[in-house]
Amino acid sequence: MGVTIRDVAKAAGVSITTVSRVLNQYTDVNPKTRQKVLKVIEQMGYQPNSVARSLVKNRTQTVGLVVSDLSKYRSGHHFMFDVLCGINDRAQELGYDLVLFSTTPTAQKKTTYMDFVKQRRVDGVVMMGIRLDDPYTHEVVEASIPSVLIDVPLTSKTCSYVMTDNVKGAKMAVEHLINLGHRQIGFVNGHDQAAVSKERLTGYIQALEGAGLSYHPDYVYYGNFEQEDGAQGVRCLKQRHPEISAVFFASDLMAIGGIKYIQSSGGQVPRDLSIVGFDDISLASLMQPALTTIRQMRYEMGRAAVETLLRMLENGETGRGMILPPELVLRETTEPFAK
Amino acid sequence: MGVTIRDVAKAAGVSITTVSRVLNQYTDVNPKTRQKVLKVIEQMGYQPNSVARSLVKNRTQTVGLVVSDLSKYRSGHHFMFDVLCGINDRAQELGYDLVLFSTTPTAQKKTTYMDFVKQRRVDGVVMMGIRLDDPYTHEVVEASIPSVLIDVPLTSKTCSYVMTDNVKGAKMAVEHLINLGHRQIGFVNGHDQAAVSKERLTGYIQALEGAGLSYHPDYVYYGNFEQEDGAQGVRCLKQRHPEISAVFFASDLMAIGGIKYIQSSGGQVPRDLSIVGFDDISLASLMQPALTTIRQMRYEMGRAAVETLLRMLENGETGRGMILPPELVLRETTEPFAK
DNA sequence: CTGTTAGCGCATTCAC
DNA sequence: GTGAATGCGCTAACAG
Repeated sequence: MGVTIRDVAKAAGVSITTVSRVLNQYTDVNPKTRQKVLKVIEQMGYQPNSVARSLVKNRTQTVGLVVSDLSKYRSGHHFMFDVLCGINDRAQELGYDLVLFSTTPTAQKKTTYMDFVKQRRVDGVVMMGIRLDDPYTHEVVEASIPSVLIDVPLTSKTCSYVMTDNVKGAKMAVEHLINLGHRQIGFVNGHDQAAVSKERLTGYIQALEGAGLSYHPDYVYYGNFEQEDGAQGVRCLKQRHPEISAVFFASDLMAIGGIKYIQSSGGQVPRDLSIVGFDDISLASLMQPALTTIRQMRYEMGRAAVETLLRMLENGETGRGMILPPELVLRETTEPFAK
Repeated sequence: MGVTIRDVAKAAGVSITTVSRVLNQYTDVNPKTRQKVLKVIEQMGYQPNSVARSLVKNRTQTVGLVVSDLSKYRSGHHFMFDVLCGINDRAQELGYDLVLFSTTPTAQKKTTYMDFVKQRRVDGVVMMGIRLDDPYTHEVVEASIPSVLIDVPLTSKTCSYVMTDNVKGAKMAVEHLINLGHRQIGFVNGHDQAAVSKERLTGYIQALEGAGLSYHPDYVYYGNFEQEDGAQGVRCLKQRHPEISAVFFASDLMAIGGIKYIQSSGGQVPRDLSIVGFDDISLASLMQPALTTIRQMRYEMGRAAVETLLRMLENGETGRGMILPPELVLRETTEPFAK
């Protein structure tokens, strides 16, 4: 079927070795020979078989993208898709292909993470959507193959991570609220098995304390990043603490849930509650009112992930963390506190 | 580094072939031998090297997902992500891995579509986001490797397609409007290099004619599926034909643009204009007012694509089209025509 | 039931 | 500069 290096060699009247040499940009080839070989390659439409090449070089020029249960977090596409684009673009620029692998937490799955890596022989892996308590996490960090974690701050010799400065992001959000005069500020956080949740809580507390306000653990609600959790969060918070005049949400989706809840119970945003989200998903600017939020540089996170991965892979650099800056995007869901 | 089949054979005191046999579920192996081999495999943590296997079998157990310019259509994630999930899930169930490949229309790209296929040796390909006038399209259809196109109704011996019944979907949308008493119905379509645009136009016309209404080509605006196109479309349509009381959009994103435009110019939906979208992206239900639209079964489209792909691949079936049913989702952007 | 042999397509010594 | 071997890890005849 396909034309092999042998066919090319024969047609060009040279040895396989020579063809291999021109293929791999070796310099010690007679210019005339090189031209001839190149022409034959062109004519025959020859493409080197990367499978064979991988076998002998023990490198596949592929990076695995491991996502924890892709389909379950269907709403996670707001975040993941952009990261994926960044990963894909940068990988392609650097000559690597991306192979997807979505793990299913349900243990019944046959192939585990390491199996995947060992079988597919991917050269490196970037992981996203995993939780701290995910069984894979440890496996990955300790593996000999380089890896990059998105939003999980763990490093090892072969493991790096990329994430937004969540402490700062949360702080920016809450300080914005404080600057508007709010004093009773609630926080609808994500689940506590996400590193980002811990960081955002830290930022929330820092902002409060920086302004001389005290931190009430009771002002914090833990959800699961989904829209319903936001609605639920506002309901609980407002019920127990009617004095709350503003709420910071650990995700735009939850913030939207919160807004919907207020609206459906006859209230208005920001009149009855000032709201700040996190992520700046496309929905944020389309909402009515448009959502004030903390933007994450998702596409850049993807690019950065591949960047550090290949640096470990090709330059033998050791694992490290990369922190990207957040940005406060002012829109319409916050207003000055009116006593 | 890795433990090979040879190591296992030696440790188990059998030949390589025997190990290979138990690996590949051959039955002609002595149960006791099999057990012994299995135990050694287990102990040594052996994983067959799929690269080597691919080389000899000339099959990689991977399917390529080719997306035309992934990053450019960042707003396309609403549609693509779900399809991708479907593809990924079904592929994994059937023992295939997914490798991503995003083409860039800018010809400066080195690797073309066929290069990718020949180099990576993917067993089959599903394509999405391509246009009829895309240079790749023809290449794919005629290729010897099986392929499935999403939303491009072309078939060949090795090429199938999967799409929603767009004629029917558009018809349902417009008939809904007609049933509400609307007679002057505009249509903001997608660009005309998308097969779905042609089909939706057909459905639009059929619905009108079915109700004895005449079709005015001037009531149709062509956009590019993006939000701004929707705004622009409504602006033009209303300006030239103020009598229009309802508009059908070929995508939710455009419909949202239309709604935004009406609202920003002091109008209200559906009071001043009844609107029906297409896709049912997550935004649709979150909008204010919530968008009435035609739902596409995106996840199922992905699954179906892999399904037919592997049927061609493994059973030698010939290319065919798969049409999935649309569904009218009634929400808040339409109301009876009030003269 | 099991082992021996011969490649799959390529990169890489090592000679010439 | 170039070519003849060797082997990457595995499957698939072909014998026994």
